[in-house]
Amino acid sequence: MSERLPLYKSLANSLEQHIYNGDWSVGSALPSEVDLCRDFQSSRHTLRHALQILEANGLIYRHQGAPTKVVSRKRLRRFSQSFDSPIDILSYSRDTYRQNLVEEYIELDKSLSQIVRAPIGSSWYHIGGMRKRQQSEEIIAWTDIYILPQFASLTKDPEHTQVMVYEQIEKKYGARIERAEVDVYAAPASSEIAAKLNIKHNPACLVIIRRYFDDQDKLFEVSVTHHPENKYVYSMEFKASSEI
Amino acid sequence: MSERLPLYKSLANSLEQHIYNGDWSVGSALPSEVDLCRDFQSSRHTLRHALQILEANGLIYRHQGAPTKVVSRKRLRRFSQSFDSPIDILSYSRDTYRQNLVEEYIELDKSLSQIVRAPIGSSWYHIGGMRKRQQSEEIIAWTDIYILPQFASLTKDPEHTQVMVYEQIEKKYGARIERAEVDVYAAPASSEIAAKLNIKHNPACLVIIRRYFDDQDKLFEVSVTHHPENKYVYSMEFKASSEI
DNA sequence: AATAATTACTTATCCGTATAACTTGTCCTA
DNA sequence: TAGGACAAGTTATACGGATAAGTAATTATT
Repeated sequence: MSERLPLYKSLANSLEQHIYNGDWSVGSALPSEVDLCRDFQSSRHTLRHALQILEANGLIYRHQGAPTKVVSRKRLRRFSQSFDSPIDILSYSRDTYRQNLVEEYIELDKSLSQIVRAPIGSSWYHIGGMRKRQQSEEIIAWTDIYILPQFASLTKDPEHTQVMVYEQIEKKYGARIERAEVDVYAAPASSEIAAKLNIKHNPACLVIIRRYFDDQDKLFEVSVTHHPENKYVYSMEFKASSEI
Repeated sequence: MSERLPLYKSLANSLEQHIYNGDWSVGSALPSEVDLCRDFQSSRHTLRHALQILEANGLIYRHQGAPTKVVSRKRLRRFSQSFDSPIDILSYSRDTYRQNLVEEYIELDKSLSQIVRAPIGSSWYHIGGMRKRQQSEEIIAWTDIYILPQFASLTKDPEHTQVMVYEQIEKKYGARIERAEVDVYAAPASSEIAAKLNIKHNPACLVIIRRYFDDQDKLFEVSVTHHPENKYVYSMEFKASSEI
């Protein structure tokens, strides 16, 4: 239990304590590395290792040439996805597939533009279909996918229904997801969707909207999924990331 | 555009390429650091900096005393929360508060044990209450919180209703969230909950279950929240994280 | 007064070296 | 055969030093 901490860790703790105490106030600059080495009796390597930890924890901001700034008094913890392939939070398990029922070029009307969060009248390619479980043919969800018109041809790909659309766009067109927004809420299904999902008595749904942005922060795909009640659980796991 | 990469980055790229090519296959061990230094003509510092990047990207696993192992051929992208305080994904905005209506010691019955994912008959302290918006008094949700009995006293704290329960446990008892599970689904509200939420005609809810684990991976809090339809949107943003 | 050049300072990169701590396989022993 | 002691090999920690690159304030110039 009382194992000795390595110097760089104990140094990181000391520095963190000083920041927490307000010895270096938020917004102000830390003493230079050379000064800190002298004050804390350590080599610059060890000190920088400690500073790296503080930076990873969001306490300080470092940039070449400029003094290190105190950003926050308290450590912020980063919680991140911990799946093997963390992007899985955005997708479905592999034992499902999508059955396309609608494919069309559209221009966004007012209500759609709010959902997609793109201008009214902008052009998109719309794919509508059901997601089913591979074996049981159980209907899990109705999905509306909106992609930029230039990606329309990907529905021709034979493996199209098996693979997530954003993966196809990444693969075929070299785009790359840099950012994704996910909204989740409960809402009644519209009568059309209720009909397609084959539900009548209770049209409540879990609605998941995913918006994918590329490295230019340009929106290139939006998917809107309606899950009937009790058909689907959206599970996530978060882990506090280590200090490097 | 053609700016020169620092040695440790270009070295990281080289190593990544070798792994990708299969020169060192997944599961096998990398050459030792000394050997790599010789082969790639770099100092051990620089090499280790490169290896650190590869480790952060999930390509290799390093552990003192043991050879470095290749874990994956391809870089895995980490998508992580990008809020100012990333833990916010687990919580609510500050302009809401909780009004406790029930406080009791309980032992889990069968259905509760499935929700909490703890053994039947185990002891918990149950807090039931509504979450309201600060100004409008609008009811956002019904929340059931289950915490370990030894934390029961925290409801005595005057700021209890304003602060998230897990924060209070962390603050007062020194526990620390190391991991959290979040399940989201749509389900009908039970008649009791519907009554408390003051909804009748349509009992569909967005249900969010959060399970908090400490650094011993011991479950210490579970919260079950029922949001009436259209009252709440669970929003997330994911960003592809950089390589350190 | 505004702009350009200079300079002092700070962090980033990179090398070398030494010791500690840990892992793993080998060999010895009971 | 099982278990412990040992040795070789590996990564982790830590020191020191030197140069490069970027920032920001100062000084010089127009």
